[in-house]
Amino acid sequence: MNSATQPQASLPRDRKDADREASKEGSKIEGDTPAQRLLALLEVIAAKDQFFTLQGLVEETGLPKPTLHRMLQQLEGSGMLQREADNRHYSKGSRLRRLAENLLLNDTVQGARHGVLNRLMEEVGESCNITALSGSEVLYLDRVETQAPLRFYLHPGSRVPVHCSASGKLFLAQMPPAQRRRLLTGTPLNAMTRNTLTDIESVEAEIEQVRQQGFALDDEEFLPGLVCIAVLAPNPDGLSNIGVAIQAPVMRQSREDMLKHLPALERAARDIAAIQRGAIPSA
Amino acid sequence: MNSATQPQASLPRDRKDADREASKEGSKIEGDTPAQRLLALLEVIAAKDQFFTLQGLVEETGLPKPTLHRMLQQLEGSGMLQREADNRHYSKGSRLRRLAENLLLNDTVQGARHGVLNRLMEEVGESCNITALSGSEVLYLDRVETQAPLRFYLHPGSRVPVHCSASGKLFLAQMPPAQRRRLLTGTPLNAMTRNTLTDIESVEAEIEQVRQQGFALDDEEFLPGLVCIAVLAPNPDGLSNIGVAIQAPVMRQSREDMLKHLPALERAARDIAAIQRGAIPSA
DNA sequence: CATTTAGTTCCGATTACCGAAACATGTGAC
DNA sequence: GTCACATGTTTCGGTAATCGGAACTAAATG
Repeated sequence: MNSATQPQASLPRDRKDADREASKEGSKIEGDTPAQRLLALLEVIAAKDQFFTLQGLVEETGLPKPTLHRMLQQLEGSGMLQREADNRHYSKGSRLRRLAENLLLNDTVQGARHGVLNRLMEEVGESCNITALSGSEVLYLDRVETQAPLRFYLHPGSRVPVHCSASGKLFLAQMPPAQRRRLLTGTPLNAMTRNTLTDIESVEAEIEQVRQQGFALDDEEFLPGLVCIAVLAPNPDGLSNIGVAIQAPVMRQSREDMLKHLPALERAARDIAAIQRGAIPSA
Repeated sequence: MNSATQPQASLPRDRKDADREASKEGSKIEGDTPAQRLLALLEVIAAKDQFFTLQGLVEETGLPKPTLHRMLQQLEGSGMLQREADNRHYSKGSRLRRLAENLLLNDTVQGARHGVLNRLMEEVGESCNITALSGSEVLYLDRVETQAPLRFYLHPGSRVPVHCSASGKLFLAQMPPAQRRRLLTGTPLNAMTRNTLTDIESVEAEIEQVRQQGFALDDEEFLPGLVCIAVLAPNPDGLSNIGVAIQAPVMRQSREDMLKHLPALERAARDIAAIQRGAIPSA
């Protein structure tokens, strides 16, 4: 019946001097019902990586303070948000995180995604997976194993560190520097293998290269004998939190072999992006 | 289709008669406001990896059909859900997927904190947590469980009394006396175990010692068999309201064992303080 | 075509929301 | 201390959304 689908996309620009022009622009929160406005508020909050305050949201959204106060109270009361000790700064609560993870892990597009992975696996003959960043770890959303007898076993739902996985490097590469630094300072750069990058400088240098070339490699940095190549599922308006990767034993695929799979990998990534974005999930 | 009913727990702290749904299975949608109920519905939907129908949700949640119909209409109208061509089957919309992606992508604070906790846990081999003072209770901001089979299970987001937790004593110890007195007189000092300090004089004496030594112990004062050691995340200019703690079964870690973990604990507390500082905008 | 099942609309009673204004609580300046 | 200022919280009457039983429509089934 109604056809007005609100675009409602608001890109989180750098927050450096946002206090200044806050008075002019406002009211990103739209919706016909209170519940819809609350969801719109959640979208604003989802884009926040730092702590946020009531007043900050007032300036950003243009909503009246008591209204926003009531909304935040509801979200905190149900465990979706947490208040820091000073009672002024909010952050995302565990219930909200769990909700987001479940949303990505269980999805009807999973069937279609799985199909794309299957096709990619048959094309390149190696195990493939789809990943997302969750907190400071890479979460396996789905995975298809190669037919070859020699293979690495990794399950959907498992997690690997960011600094020694191809997908993780991609997620890091698209972050603003401050955000990346915050994540890396708290994350132990454990040496999983002989090749693991264990100091921030090396990781940053690697990430700079990843950003330039548009894909990432894992050259036995996580598990001995495992090489991996990954790209992001492209996202036209904003950052992507979906990665696609091919994994193989190094005895079967050299680093150069993996690079040859890049076109197929990128094609699969585009397909998955289209599915995530609402392409018909039939077939 | 399958009939796998996943128990999706949602516990927004029941306040009124809970005996109604105790007898009957079904209604998992709870909340004091319409918006909170809608979020609870989203949690049910998040667990679905297949298409779902109005009737299916009616049977699963126990909500009246017109109510659920209205909720789904709102979610569909804002692009959070989409309907198949038959107008009966729903699935997650691209806006909802996008929301979930961004929620997980912009969460480095939690991610970095969690990483520090993880490292501490691996170092000492016991469960660790981060706490904050929230009102007159101690709130668990995050927690990492030990690998050992014998462990106490405590959820992030749960709350414990101040007078019988190591973190709580630290928060009390740095308060101005008047404020502390006001808080302690306002909350009953319930005896949780045999060791719980239940009168203000004992608590004040304990707190004086905590202030002098710079850390706090909980010697089975909250749960029988649970010992705990905590320090504050240092704050150069003012009071700290973030605590870091190690918890262990007394049969595995004596009081003296816990003291040996103090250096590692203090190191983790410094790391968390650094993350915290970087995550507060303009302050 | 009768029957069942699912989705949709109606509508009065109820409830939550709304937001200007007032209040409360720091926090820093002097 | 006292003042000014910024932020968080409460109040409250008017408004708008919710609630859900009942009735209705649409489509599948026998």
